[in-house]
Amino acid sequence: MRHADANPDVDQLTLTDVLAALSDPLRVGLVRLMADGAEYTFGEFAVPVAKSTLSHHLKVLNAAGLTWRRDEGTRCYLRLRRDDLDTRFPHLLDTVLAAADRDDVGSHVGNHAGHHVTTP
Amino acid sequence: MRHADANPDVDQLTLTDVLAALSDPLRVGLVRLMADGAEYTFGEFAVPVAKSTLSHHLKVLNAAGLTWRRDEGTRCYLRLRRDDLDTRFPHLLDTVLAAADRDDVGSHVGNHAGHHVTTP
DNA sequence: TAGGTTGTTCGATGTTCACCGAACTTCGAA
DNA sequence: TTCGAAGTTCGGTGAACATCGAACAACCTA
Repeated sequence: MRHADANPDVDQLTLTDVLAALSDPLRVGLVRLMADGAEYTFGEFAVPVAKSTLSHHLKVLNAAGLTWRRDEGTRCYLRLRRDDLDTRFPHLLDTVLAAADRDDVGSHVGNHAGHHVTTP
Repeated sequence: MRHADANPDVDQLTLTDVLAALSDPLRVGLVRLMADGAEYTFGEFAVPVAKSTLSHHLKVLNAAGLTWRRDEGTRCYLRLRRDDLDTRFPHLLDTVLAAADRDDVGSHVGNHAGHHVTTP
């Protein structure tokens, strides 16, 4: 629930905010993981930073409109806002993801096993 | 001449550096101006910042590989590295420019009249 | 050669950012 | 109801950034 300014409207998104959010390798790694369309929770991201830092990065991604978050009980589910991004900035996400894949940007972000990987 | 680290190699460019360079509205405005493929010098950019600040922003763009610079006498000519960018990060520049045009990002950057506007 | 033009560099300032550990809130489960 | 798990928030730190004015170097031109 926390975080009243979560999930900004599509028309509030700005290009420079999106690009700034994607200018950090760790955040690109997070986005690449979420690119499968599945929902992820905090603990499913295997990142080499403290959990407060991860919380910060996920907040940046959400504020820029890159993720959709849904809180359920004590945990929140995150998912890429691919359709909204595509509407607002056509092809941008695909193009960045393709380049990130080619260069393996943010490969230090992994997926913790034992959690759901299926697209709901 | 100054600036030994100018015009980095294509294979040295990183995605996150390019995105970081494009995460500033003023720099996006500069890139949009140069999108016509012409060469620009310092004084042709009508920007609302001090010339030292403009120098800084143009250095950031060059360091990220977005521009090609050629020094001639007392002035330097800048041009978009469109082909190199397209090779390294296919469609990225076009996609960002299209989004920037739609949103009119960096419109506070103008073109000083009286200078060359023709593609050489 | 004396000036003006062009662009860089140098502090200096205030802001933002990435990062951490620790304290805190919420909630589900035992 | 007590405990642990999931995230958030807070204070703090060092680095990076945007910005300015002023001083500087390089060059062309009158």
